[in-house]
Amino acid sequence: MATSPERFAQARRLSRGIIQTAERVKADFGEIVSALDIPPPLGRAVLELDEPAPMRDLAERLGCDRSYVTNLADGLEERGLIERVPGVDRRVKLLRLTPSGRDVRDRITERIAERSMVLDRLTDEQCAALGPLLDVLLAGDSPAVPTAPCFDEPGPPE
Amino acid sequence: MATSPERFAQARRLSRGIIQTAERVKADFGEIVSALDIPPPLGRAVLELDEPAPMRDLAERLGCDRSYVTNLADGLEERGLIERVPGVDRRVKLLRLTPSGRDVRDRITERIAERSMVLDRLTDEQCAALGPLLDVLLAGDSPAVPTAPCFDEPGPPE
DNA sequence: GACATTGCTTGACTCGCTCAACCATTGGCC
DNA sequence: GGCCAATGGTTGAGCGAGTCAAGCAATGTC
Repeated sequence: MATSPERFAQARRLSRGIIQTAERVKADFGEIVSALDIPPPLGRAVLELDEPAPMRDLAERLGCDRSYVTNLADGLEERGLIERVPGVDRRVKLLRLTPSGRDVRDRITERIAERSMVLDRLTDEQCAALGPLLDVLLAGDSPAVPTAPCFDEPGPPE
Repeated sequence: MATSPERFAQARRLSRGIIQTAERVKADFGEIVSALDIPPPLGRAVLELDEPAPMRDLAERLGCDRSYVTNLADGLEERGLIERVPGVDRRVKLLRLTPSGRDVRDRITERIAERSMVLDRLTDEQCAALGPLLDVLLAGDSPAVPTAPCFDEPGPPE
């Protein structure tokens, strides 16, 4: 209902704002890690490896395919940032940061803290306001669409 | 300064939230246009073509390379959604929605208005709160963000 | 009339990622 | 103990979304 032009315009404006902000955040991160000579996806991975984790876990955390984690791990290994250590279950390989990897991780977090766009621009109150809004937007991450009988849902059958 | 762990954790939390939200918004849009059998980039383009525009302009609005607009235009033309009409300056080609293109555009806007995640989940006050926050985050010059044209629409709504 | 400029196109390529097929190990079960 | 399905990781092919460099056509400028 209320398919009013204003309503649409507002949805569009906000959606754009969100997307553009995200793109800035990503670009920010990209700059930071690129300065360390690390492609962004590898940087993301490093931040997830505070402690050794099975590749499967990493895939889950990054929300990507396992085969891609193999890829990431190769890249990280080439750069000497991680090593694959066998788990108890010998199918499993744990990715563990090397000293150099920990160093990189620390540099990244340091620089984010220093020059993160979010921290730079938002006051504490604004941060406090933004958090809950995002929570609302992300709440119930199930792809089940609540009240939209319009068209076929992509609902991936589990 | 203030390189405290909490501060970093907060930056990370918010950044993630923003990125995830953006990804959901994108996915939302992707679903909507995919249901119309249109790849997302083409859908984006259609929404920019309320009135015929030179390809160059479109490139600017989409924040992408001109050669890519050629690509998009090809796709849109194949689907019969636009036609290239020569401009006064005969180097220029204007992209103009066909009737079928206008139809698609209307369907998209309609569905966004119906089931946009943003509108679905946020109350009016929350929308009102979110807007300014995004403005703050996006305010100022974008030093190194290539794909972020200005946030505001050049033309006010008609 | 020559020349730089502007607009679009083309083709090759990169990046981030998925998908399908595969091998190795493991655990359940008879 | 032996079979078999399930799980973890790897490989290779491929796709979507773009960029970049080079080129052609029309234009503006001197």
